[in-house]
Amino acid sequence: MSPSGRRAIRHGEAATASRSQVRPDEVQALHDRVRDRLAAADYRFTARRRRLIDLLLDAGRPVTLPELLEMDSSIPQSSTYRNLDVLERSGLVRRLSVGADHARFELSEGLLGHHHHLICVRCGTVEDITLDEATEQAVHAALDTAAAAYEFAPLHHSVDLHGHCAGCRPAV
Amino acid sequence: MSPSGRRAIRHGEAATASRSQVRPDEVQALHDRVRDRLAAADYRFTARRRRLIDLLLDAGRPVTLPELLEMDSSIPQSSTYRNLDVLERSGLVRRLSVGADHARFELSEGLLGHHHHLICVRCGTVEDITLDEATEQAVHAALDTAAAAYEFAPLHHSVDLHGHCAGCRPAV
DNA sequence: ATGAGTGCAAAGGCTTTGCATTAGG
DNA sequence: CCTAATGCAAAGCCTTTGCACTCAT
Repeated sequence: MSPSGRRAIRHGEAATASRSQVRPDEVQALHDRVRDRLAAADYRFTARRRRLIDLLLDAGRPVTLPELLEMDSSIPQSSTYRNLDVLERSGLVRRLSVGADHARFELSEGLLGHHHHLICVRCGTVEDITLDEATEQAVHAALDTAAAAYEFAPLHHSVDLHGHCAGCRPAV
Repeated sequence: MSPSGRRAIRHGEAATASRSQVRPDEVQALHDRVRDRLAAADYRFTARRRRLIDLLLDAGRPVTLPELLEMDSSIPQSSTYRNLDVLERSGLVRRLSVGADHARFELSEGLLGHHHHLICVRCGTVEDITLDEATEQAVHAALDTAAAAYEFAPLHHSVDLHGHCAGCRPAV
């Protein structure tokens, strides 16, 4: 079901997903796909962009620019924003607006596969989740019906659950 | 199903919903509810706040601050932002982050009832939609399952459809 | 070689805040 | 009366952009 027909990279079950859970040959395949997509848009696959892709893969969830800087203090802000923009234009990165101070960025669904988000209203952290196929179908059908009534041409949908993450729950 | 047990105000079918579609006695009831909620939070129901509520009701969909100023150029920016904040803290207004330059504001689900959004990726306009009850149940159940796996305490969910609105569709 | 990429610094733009004045309960 | 509310102006803060230098092809 991966949009490109290739297998999407899936992180582990744990909330602390890290790159070590993605096999080396998968990372290589990812880099190849990124290089191809960038080349198709007349962009170059530079060291900075490769590093950025790796950081996003490593994070395992949507992250802010300050979080990226925490992971690697050697990356400069403006170039990172600019590269995130390039990657977004190339369909490799998705920018999320979840109401927090900073925007969050993650690898696109073309790379990670279709998924949704758990959004903590207190700390702003976002986790990726997937829904069962039947629910996805039901949502898709219901949205198509609603869209038709407004002559709205759908591109993609999002389903978010807002609440408190494990670390922010009032009473444990 | 309205969170407060009272009937939620529903706009008409047309995309150009306006206040005229809400009966005068409903507006009165809305004002009373707003007054009560504000009083409960030790806030006053001032003329500015009443006007703001009316503008949001009039709009019939989530609007930006510039749009509010277009509707009534006499309202000052800073006070409006401050009042939107007060209304949000009181659970009367919801702020949406849809990635556009400006945040969008709408009356809360406690006042309008549970609904979702059609978001135009080109012009940023947002329309309210409702899904059938069966789909809502399916989404709710699937999200609860996903949340449990992350020890996530759910508050509410959102379902958005991103695409092109009638006015922004490439080919008509 | 030559245009894209980079990074520092500065500007942009939405939103928030300081403070003196006004008005609601 | 007395505190909340108001509104102008200024500041904050995330993000983008100008520009000179470097690197990839």
